[in-house]
Amino acid sequence: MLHDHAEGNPYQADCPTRRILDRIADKWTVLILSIVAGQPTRFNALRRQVDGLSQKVLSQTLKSLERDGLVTRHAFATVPVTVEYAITPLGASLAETLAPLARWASAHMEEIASAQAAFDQRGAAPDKAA
Amino acid sequence: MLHDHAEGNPYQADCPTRRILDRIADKWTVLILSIVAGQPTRFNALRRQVDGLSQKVLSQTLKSLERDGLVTRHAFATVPVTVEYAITPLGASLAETLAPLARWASAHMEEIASAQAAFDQRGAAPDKAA
DNA sequence: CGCATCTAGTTTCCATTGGATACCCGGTTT
DNA sequence: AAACCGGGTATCCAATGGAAACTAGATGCG
Repeated sequence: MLHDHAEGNPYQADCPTRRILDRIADKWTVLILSIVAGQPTRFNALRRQVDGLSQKVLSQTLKSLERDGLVTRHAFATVPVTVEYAITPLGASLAETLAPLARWASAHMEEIASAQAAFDQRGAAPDKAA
Repeated sequence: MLHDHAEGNPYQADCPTRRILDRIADKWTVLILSIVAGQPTRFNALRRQVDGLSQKVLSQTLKSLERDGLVTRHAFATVPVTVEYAITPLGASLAETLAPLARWASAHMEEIASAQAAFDQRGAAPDKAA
């Protein structure tokens, strides 16, 4: 079970895979990437589509995604300058990897809800195991 | 493109899938779940294996995972009480879904690193698009 | 003319979160 | 009795996240 560091061991804080995990294990990344993977999208369009996403965090997240080479930023010198974010091949491959996650969440949300309900009913007397 | 809410639309803040996404899109969840999926693991064993994980956050995360029905907590009345966390079937199915993510990170870490390097070199003069 | 409006952000402020550290409890070894 | 395990909780402080205000260039509208 010992991973070789050269192939990336995310359990070590200094491993590159760990840094990548920190990046992509983020709800906004998942949501934004999956939208942009569908079609190039403008800043405010993203903001309107993703409920609860603030401008600040959207801006930060897009900047990170661009830096990581997952999306591209393209500014058009239109009337009020419009900026379009598009997926890169690298980003598309990540989006494909992430998609099953959304499907899993969708498929199992009721199971989780009932697990939570059961847990909460047990209150704080869950295990008196020998 | 309009998702029906009944089937879960994570773009809406109040959708159950969104809450699930918030939970599982977390680096600690990914790391812990993948360890526990391998074999039942004790509290301090987890802490030692996952570099940078504090007791507080481990405890919190495990509690959430247990509440969500993804792991089980089993306390043995041994010498100093030992507590073992094990994966549930639900957790195992999530772990399987998450595994490709770790593989993706491992496979693409160099691409990302070079994208970052390129971005940083461009400095702050990336796009003068017409 | 001048204010409102559109775009894409940045800045400010405050609440929540996360990490480090210390402590607790029961039991055991020395 | 003191130090030491295992599995936490409590506390303190720094970093993060969200809400909302502000910037800035250009255009429409009255």
